[in-house]
Amino acid sequence: MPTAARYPRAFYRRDPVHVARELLGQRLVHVVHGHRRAGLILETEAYLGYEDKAAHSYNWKKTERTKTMFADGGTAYVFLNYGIHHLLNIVVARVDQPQAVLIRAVEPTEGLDAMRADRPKAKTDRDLCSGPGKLGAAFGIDRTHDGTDLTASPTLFVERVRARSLPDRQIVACPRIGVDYAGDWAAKPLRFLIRDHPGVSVRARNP
DNA sequence: CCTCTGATCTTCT
DNA sequence: GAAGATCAGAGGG
Repeated sequence: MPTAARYPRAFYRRDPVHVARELLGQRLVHVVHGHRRAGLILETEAYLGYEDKAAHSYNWKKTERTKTMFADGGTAYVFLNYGIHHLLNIVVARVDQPQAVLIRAVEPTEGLDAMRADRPKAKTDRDLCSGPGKLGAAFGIDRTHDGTDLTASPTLFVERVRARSLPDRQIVACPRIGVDYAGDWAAKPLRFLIRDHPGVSVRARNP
């Protein structure tokens, strides 16, 4: 049985595009009440720090909400969106370089019963985690997880299930979702998904 | 398939 | 007081 290693700090201390691509196909894990919920990451977005108009940290904006963006690579940044949804990011790069990767969709593989209980409106198992707000609920993630060190936490982390990133031909890069306000940054190909995989976020029109 | 809209609430201006 | 890195449901084609 293969050992799925957790990523070390060095993996996260890199640029967000690199990390966002390499996270595809790896496994997100949250242990809730001693029970694993897990799934393969299908869709990510890179947020590029103080220059990126779509990023919370644009223009070095550092507030009570966004301060976690300035933490070290490997830290979870969880925020409440639209008053309803908890979105999970992984901070990358170094302290005070506010860059992050948003996890947008996961194919659930473990803890399906618990996910169904926390996502009562999901009509199918594919819908459990096919969007950033959905997977936050399915995984039982909320703002108490903001600031969690994914390289050390016993309950929230990413497991490496393949040694390398997927080959380029299996990765689609396209514009990010819901950032039309970001001007020229809205069109940049900073959203990454596994080609032809059905479980990605519905809201996005997938190329 | 598509577009529109209400829900819900923290944060910052 | 307004604005969200969203979702689900309703209605129309």
